[in-house]
Amino acid sequence: MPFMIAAASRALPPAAAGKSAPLRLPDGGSIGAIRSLSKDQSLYAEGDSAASFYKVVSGVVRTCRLLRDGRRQIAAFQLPGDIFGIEHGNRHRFAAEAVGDVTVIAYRRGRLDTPMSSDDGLAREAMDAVVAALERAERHMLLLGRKGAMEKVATFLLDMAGRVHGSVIELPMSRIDIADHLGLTIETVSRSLTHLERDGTIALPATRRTVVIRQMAALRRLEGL
Amino acid sequence: MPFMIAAASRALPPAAAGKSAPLRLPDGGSIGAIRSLSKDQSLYAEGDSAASFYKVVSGVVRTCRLLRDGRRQIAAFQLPGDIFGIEHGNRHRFAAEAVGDVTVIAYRRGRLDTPMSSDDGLAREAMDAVVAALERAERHMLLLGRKGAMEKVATFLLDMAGRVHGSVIELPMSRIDIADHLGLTIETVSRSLTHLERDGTIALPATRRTVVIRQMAALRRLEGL
DNA sequence: CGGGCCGTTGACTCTTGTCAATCGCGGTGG
DNA sequence: CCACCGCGATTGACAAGAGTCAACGGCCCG
Repeated sequence: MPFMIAAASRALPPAAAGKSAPLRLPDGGSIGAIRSLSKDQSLYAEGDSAASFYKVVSGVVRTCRLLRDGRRQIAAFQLPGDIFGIEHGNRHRFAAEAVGDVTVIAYRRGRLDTPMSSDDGLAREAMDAVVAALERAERHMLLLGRKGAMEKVATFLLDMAGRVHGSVIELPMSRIDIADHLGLTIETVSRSLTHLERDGTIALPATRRTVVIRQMAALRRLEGL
Repeated sequence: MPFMIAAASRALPPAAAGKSAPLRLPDGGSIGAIRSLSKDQSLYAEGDSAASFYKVVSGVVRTCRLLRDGRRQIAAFQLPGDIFGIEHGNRHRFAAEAVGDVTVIAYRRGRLDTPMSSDDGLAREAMDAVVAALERAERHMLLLGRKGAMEKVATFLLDMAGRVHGSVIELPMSRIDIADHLGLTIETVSRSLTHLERDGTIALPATRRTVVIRQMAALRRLEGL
């Protein structure tokens, strides 16, 4: 029962425009191929062969799962630097789609599938990514199962602020994506944001995808923990 | 930024009664210590040093996280054979508690923390466990975020039936634990079960912890996917 | 300049949570 | 062996939070 682990570069190659160009790093090892996707294009679908895993270079990727009737849960948003798509079997159990225009590096499951060489400290990064993903997943389960709408939105804003390192957040995704990530409807997300704005906790400039955090402490109180 | 990986035995030692006895496997390698816990005893709490990870020998362990005000989310139930408690940092981010009486093996984070030797195929089992946990976590997020009460309970019963390999399920946990796993209240869990019983989908013998699945197909239809 | 899409807002519905009472298994002690 | 007791589970009545449906508004793009 093999699992997918392979080397991951720590040096981020410059974003390339090519559709799927082979990539060589300074050390000469051929380790990945650049792939560019445009908004809403799918990187892989549920059930696709999991021959590669990916690292985001620029843009945002959503990994999501669907119910028969179309209900959708976005497990996570993958931001630049994030690694995702590592699978246990040989099929992807999730779909991955571009939220906006995206560039990723595709790593072949490759030579590290069976032997995990110790000096190859590179497998380390992939393992790190899986453990980090599990950590986030566990936190997110608490949010989905036990938090109310306001708490969910507050947590989301704090999370995004943390990942962007600033209190002015340029949300890369639509309200639908946010709703499907938080287990809410777009209306409830919208109402929660409006409510936070009336509180003075955040500001919502005319440009609809921007959120400015005015009172970080108030958000943290709302977070629940 | 080290992560916790160490060897895991594939041969399951016999359950021991001792509180924390050193263990030696046939091959002579000292790999873990047996630990026994009684009902509701905690194996580790959120924030505890993560010097070990664990494998369930007998009984069931719940891994859970709390909100300030006491709301609780059980991320997963660990059944015999399951490995859990592998962390990215050196602190546990979750609490782990015995659902009933439990025996686990504790593995030291140990020698495999830094060098992940390839021939040591044992690290493999731990990696497998993390990827499997992530897979379950992702499925569970879909349940928590997008399924209704009946769908949640149906999914839970199918899951338990699958792990026990039978249509007669001896639930090892209380309604509260089920509710905190599914993001519901005990009342809603109870009502859902009663409703399924009236349907003829399941039977609920007088002994309160037993569920008999009568119509697997009906449950699958309810599952949503 | 016009149209479409995304987001907001409002009115109403409905699922699920809350509060409270009762049931009944399972364990204890007489 | 039987009666009692306590806790977990069930059931009911009601409240509340979030979803649904629908209309409107305003960016953004052609």
